[in-house]
Amino acid sequence: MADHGAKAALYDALAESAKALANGRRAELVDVLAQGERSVEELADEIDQTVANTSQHLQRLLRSGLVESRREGTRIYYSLSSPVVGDLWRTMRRAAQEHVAGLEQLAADYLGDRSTLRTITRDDLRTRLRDGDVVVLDVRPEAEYAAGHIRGAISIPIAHLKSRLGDIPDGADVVAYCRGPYCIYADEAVRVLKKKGFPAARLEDGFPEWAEARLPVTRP
Amino acid sequence: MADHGAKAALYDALAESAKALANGRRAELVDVLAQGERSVEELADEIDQTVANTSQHLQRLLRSGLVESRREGTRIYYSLSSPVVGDLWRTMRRAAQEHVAGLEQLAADYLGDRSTLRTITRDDLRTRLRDGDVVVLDVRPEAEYAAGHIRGAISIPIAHLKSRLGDIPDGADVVAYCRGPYCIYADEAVRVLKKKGFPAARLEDGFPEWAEARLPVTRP
DNA sequence: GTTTCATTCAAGAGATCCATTGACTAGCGG
DNA sequence: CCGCTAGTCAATGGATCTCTTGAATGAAAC
Repeated sequence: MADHGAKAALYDALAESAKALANGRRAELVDVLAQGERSVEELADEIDQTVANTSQHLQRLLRSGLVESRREGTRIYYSLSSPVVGDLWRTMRRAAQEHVAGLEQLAADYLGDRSTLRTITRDDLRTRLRDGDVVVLDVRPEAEYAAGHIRGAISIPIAHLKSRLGDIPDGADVVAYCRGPYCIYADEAVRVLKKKGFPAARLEDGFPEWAEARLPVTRP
Repeated sequence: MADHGAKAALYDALAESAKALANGRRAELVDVLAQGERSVEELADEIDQTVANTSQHLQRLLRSGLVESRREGTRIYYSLSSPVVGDLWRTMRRAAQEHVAGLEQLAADYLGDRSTLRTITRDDLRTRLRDGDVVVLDVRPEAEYAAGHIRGAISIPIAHLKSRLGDIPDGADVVAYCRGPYCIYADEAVRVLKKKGFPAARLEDGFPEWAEARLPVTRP
């Protein structure tokens, strides 16, 4: 990144967007921000880091231009600068999925055994939504549901699922979804629902992927 | 990347594909490899680095899984592991274009003034190709043309353009293309052709983007 | 076997990155 | 004004990255 020719400088700048994502904590941040804007403290909580450290990472993302911030009273809210950033994150994830060695094992270590959970694809869900024979359950935090969700989905954040099972029509066929393929909320929801006798399945990935595929959504 | 929880480890691994591209020199390497496989020495030459340094960067890309290598006699050829890697690079570039501050200036510094060059879009070129009223000129090195090119294009590497102007039908409407939006070859070609009286234009980007858009190509 | 060529390996200096800590600031409520 | 809360800044030490140099490998040519 020194005085080494115009071409080198140009490619250094192009690599900036990769540098911004070249850290696990920042990747987590972008993954959460893909669901909607968040304050620093909330983000720190999500990624299990101190507020100071989270703030530094956010500054870095800010400098790269991938995220924006706005102040509201005493709080500062961060959000992705544009949908392209979400695309970038998902493409990166796909590349890692296909090529990074050991990723499957790490995913299994974090997510546990998914083999006993029924998984359905976006296309499946779309046709079943059209036929109307399914209850779609958004188990993300309320704010994320509010910022946008699959059209027709109902919101029961995973934390309240057990106490709000009554909200789900008896014996309904439930499809749960959350933030994306590496989010555990939907898995947990399916486990809970199965135990309670619902024929539940999880959507293969989350809301951002549904939206990217231009499938029907509801936005504020 | 230590012993900090399964979730952190997973996201660290996801960030690996970004780390692989988080360097200007490696970005250049991937940009060239998107045109087809190359030996270490050729690559070193393209990115203006020592062979040793280039080799180290290639090892890093190899470890990340984004590229593969094969030995042929005394030479080792590197190539992208899959089309996803090309997608990743182009998405990254798009994100940088939209969000990295100062990129436009750096591009101008390297590419010079493009405002006097006529540029046409992929869609334009496709319709004009169908109508058959245009000569498409691939000015990349011969090997890259051989590895795949726009259907119907003729090959005159930029280095030989001046001495092979006779290969172009007199007064033909020429569209030149090369590796991508940050490649200077097509710009140079258009400047040369204009000086010689051809009504020349450059394609807005290069062969990989044409192929990604599933437009007609010829492959070996 | 020796030479030659393409590539990799090993070691080191300088820069950058990252988590931690503690101090600092900006807005708000009193 | 004081104190409180949400974030940021600055400094630190240890890890990682990047380029350089020179030596080591591996396959072919002589």
